Amino acid sequence: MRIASWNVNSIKARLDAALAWLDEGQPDVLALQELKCVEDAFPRLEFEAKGYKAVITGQKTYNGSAILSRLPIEDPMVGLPGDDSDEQARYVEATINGVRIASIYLPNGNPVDTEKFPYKIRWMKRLYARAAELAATGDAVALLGDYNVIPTDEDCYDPRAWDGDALTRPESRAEYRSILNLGYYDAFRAAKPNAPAAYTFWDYQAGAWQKDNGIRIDHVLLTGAALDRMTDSDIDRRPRGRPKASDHTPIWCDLADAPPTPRL
DNA sequence: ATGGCCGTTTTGAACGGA
Repeated sequence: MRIASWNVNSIKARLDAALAWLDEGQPDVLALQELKCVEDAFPRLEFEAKGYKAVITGQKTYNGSAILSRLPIEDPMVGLPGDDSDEQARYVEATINGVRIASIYLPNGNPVDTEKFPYKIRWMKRLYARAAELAATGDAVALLGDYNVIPTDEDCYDPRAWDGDALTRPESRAEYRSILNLGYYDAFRAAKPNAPAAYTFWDYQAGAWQKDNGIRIDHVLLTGAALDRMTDSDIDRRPRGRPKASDHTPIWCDLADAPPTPRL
């Protein structure tokens, strides 16, 4: 089973690109972020024509998160628990082929001297709580999405340029690490431990793509039970180089069917 | 990484993104 994640920066603007990548990348599951539309405006029929059903949370203009799947979807859940007053559409979850999967659009948090940064940190603490519940099941769990966190300096073309930014702030990195410390693994790093700098986002401005001035902020986090099934993970740079591209590019991992139960 | 973009919206200047 191939599962993937892509921040499309408006599903309306990126519909053709998303449909093309389903053919090209052949994901069984694709987590989408930054839909920038309400649920009713999501192009369900176009994806259903390709055999994908969707779990969606949307809002006007901003945010939005979805899971597309060509395998049956069980127990969908919309919204990150922990704050009923939070109206931002950033989280959906569902079970597919025995794997609990989340599509995450974590708040950016800039500028850090505004309410946006504490909101990001609070949101990350809520994600930690949910990640802990899911890890405690012992099941295969995959938390995919745009984390808006550059985990280490190796994940950035020029760490000095991002010093003080919400994506590299120690508080953001600490919250991210606290999720790893629950027993989650960075799928890309696990599959490609010796890979040189690899990015998932390049700004539209200042020729960032042409200069490979990128950052790695889209992540697939797997519990041990899921990692045991992983056979590969990579970043597909191709969509970023095309006309009318999203500023993010897809990341994916492959999970084999569940291994047999070990016997003593 | 800020000169340079892009998508959205009470359609045209402002906001959010990272």
